[in-house]
Parts: sequence; structure tokens; C-alpha cells
Amino acid sequence: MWTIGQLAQATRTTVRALRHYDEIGLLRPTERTPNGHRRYGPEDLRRLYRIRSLRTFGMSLEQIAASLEAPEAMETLLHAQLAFLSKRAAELDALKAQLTRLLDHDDPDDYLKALELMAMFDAYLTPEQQDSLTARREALGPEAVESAKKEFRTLVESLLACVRNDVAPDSDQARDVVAKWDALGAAFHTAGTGTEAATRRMWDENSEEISARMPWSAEELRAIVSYADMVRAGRP
Amino acid sequence: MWTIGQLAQATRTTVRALRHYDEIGLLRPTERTPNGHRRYGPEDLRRLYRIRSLRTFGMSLEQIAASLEAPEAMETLLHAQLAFLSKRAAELDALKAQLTRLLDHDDPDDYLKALELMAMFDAYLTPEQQDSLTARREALGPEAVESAKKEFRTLVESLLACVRNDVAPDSDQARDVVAKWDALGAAFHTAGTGTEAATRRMWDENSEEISARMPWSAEELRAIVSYADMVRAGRP
DNA sequence: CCTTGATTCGGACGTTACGGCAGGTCGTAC
DNA sequence: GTACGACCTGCCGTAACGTCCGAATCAAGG
Repeated sequence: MWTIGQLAQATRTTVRALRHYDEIGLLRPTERTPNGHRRYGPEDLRRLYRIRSLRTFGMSLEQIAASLEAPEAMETLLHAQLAFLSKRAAELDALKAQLTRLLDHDDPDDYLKALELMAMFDAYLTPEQQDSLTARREALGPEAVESAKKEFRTLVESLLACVRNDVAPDSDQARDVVAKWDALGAAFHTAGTGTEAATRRMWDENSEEISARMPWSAEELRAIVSYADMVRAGRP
Repeated sequence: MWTIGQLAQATRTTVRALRHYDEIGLLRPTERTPNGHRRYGPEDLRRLYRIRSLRTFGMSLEQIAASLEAPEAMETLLHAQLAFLSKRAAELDALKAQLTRLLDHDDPDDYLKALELMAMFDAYLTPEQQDSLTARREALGPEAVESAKKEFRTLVESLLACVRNDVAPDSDQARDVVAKWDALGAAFHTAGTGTEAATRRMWDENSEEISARMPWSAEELRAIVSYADMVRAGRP
């Protein structure tokens, strides 16, 4: 029989943790001395070892309690836990890849903007668009998608600058920006249905909604859309 | 300018989260209306997007606040976060492997014992022994180590049964168990120094300490150690 | 027998990033 | 007039303990 301190030392846990397990009924000491001190026996030790193992696998104390009460369900639970760990691992891998790309390809002075864009796109795209983006990511390669995100904002701001500075719609500069703009839209819109027009309509019809999610006003967005129209109209 | 509800909708966060960010000073609305309602501007939107991005990378709100106040340290912080994510991913992989081995190779009726042993060994081994185990794991292959853990307990209980039932030390049964016992010890002790004797001495000298970590008493352990001696002595 | 230092007890608060609820205010639409 | 929606400020709850508290109890030494 061991005192709480001895048990804690032996199993490399802490006194506080053992008291916690007692509190929630996960591990009750076999007995108490007359003055209330906890005394743990070999069965408690075994149970504690089981608990610690399951904890390292990331199970909650509640799950552990349940599975120790129903050992016949243990196999199912362990399989579920493996699936859970695999999911988490996949998520982590995706995050690592994203972060690596950010650190590899981005201008150190521009991390803030790049970060901004990541979340902006996540918020901007509807769930169905997210799905189609995932599909296109596989087709285009992940780097293309990331750089598209970055280009997107630059393009909007370039267009906005053109509008504000009254850059002539038939200038090379304007044509260049709009060409890139259309190319970007084509890359993202499911191809087939006259992408330029489709993109244009989408931006026009949803400028209110888009401006609610982006740091540009609906007026600004409408302005650049019609400016782009002018540029396209004057294109040879 | 947006109200808190609009901003929450636009960025797919929640009103409660935005209020929380305000509370801890992470994201203060640009202004308040006379009646106290929060009003967020484009700058707030940008900052919120940055916050959400950094959160997906697993940074705490405190870290995020710090890095947004000191953008020049951003690169360092992102690298640190990548290292952190990599570490977690490696841990997850190790756990997955361990759990997979458990599910693949173990008797479903014996999961409890197997789990018990995992933690028992972790607690039993001193940190330096853990290190040497890691080294030997690579030499022997991970499966050998896992099965050794399982064998360990079976062997102790077999030996104990022999002692209790007065199995003759010169019987084949006793010799078989002790041979396995010595083989197991040899596999774990850093080879070279007369492994049998070294293992014997270690168990003998530390029986108190070992019994404090295992569900067997010091008397039982001493009994099996001297029983093993007898078996070896009577060995041809 | 008494003191001292280590251990134990139960209770309460702190941690993270919010979720949820209560009770009150505000503006608008019917 | 009132019903409704969106907003406000608290305050409690979460998981798994860590930390700190005053009070009781233990083991050992003088």
C-alpha cells in the first residue's frame, strides 16, 4: 500500500493529479486511513498505469473512465482514437506546408499582407467555392493558388489606383492589369462559361456582399469593375 | 464601417469572439457609437484577418498580440511556430505508430494489460534508461521493444507462479522461463558486462524501488530473483 | 513529551479561448 | 403600444490540472 506521495513519485505523476482523479471518481484509493489519508493498493496502481497510457494517446479523462468501465468497447475506442490522431496529423501537415510556403516565397516585409490574404480568402469564399478551390488546387498545384491569393489583392489595389489616378483605359498599364485580372478570374472560376463575362457579372452583382468582407467599399469595387469594362472595350 | 454582427458574419467568426478580443485588447473597434455600440473600420478588418490567420497556425492570442505589435519579429515567430508544429507532428506520428502496433499485434482481450505495461515501463525506466532504450529501439526495431515489454510482465508472473507452486528448479518449465528472462535482460541492458550477473544484481539491489513502481511486493521480487539463481545453478 | 520539518487534507482561485445565459437598452416596424 | 431584433455588460462554465492556503497529521530527533 502506498501513500499519495509515494504513488505520485513511482508513476511520475503529481499528487494534485491523483487528487483530481479521485475527485472526479476516475481513480479512487482502495482505502482511507482513519484520519482521511488516501492509501493506494496494487489494483489502483494498475488502473493508474492504464489511465496514463490512454492519456498519452490523447483521450479525455471522461473517455478513459468510460472505456475502463466497459473494456469490451476498448477496441472500438482505440480505433476511433487512431482515426482522430490521423486526422489531426493530416491537419498539421497541411498547416506546416502552408506555413513553409509562406516563409519560403514571401517577402519578409510583407508577411502581414500575406497573412491577411489567407484569412480573407477563407472568409470570402463560400463553402462550395472552397470545395472547387480544393479541386483546382490539385489541378494547378498549391503554389499557384497561394500566389493567386497574393496577386488578387495587388491587382485590386492596382486597379483602384488606375481609377483614382485616371489612368487612360487604353494605356498599356491599364491593359496589363486587366489582362492579369481576367486571367486570375479564369483560373478560379470553373472554366467553360465565358469566364470573363461570368466573373464580371459575379463581381457586379455581389459588390455589396464582397465589400462587406473586404477592406474596399462597394463603390470602389463597382468602379473598378466598370473601369475594367472600359479597358476591355477599348482593347484591339 | 461595420457593426459587430456584420463583422462577425463577414469573417465567419462570432460576436462573442470579437467581444473577447476587445476585452483583452487584441482588437479594439475604431470607435463606439454614443450608445456604446462597437463600430469597426477597414483597419480593424485587416487586423482581424491577420489574427485569424495566425490562429489557424496555432498561435495563442497572447503570441498574436505580441507579434502584431512587433512585426519585425514576425519572421522569427513564424519560424518558431513552424518548429513547434513540426515537433507536434512528430509526436503525433510516434503515437500513431504505437497505437497501430497495439491494435495490430495484440490480443483484443488483453488491451488492458498491454496498456498497463506501456505506462509501467515509462515510469519504471529512469530517463537515462529511456535514452538507451531509444537507442536500442533503433537497433532492434520498434516491434521487438514493444513485444519485450509485453513479455516482461508475463515472465514475472510466470516466475512468480513457479515460486508459489514450488515448481522444481531443474524442470524444463523453470529453465525455459529463466532462459527467456535472461534473454530479455540481455536485450535491454547495454551489452558487454556479463549481462546475466548485471541484471541479477540490479534487480536484487533495487527490489524495493522496483516494487514501489510495480504491482509486486519486494518480497515477491526477491523470491523470483533467488529462484532464478537456483535454476541457473542447476543448469547443465 | 515536545518540537520540527515533511506530508497530507480540503477548498478556492488561475489558466485558454471563448460559449451561453441573464437582465437591460436601443431603434424600428406594425 | 408593443413586439422584435441587435446590441450592451456582467457572470458562470469548460479540461486537466497548477498553485497557494490554513489546518491537521506524520516521522524523527532531542
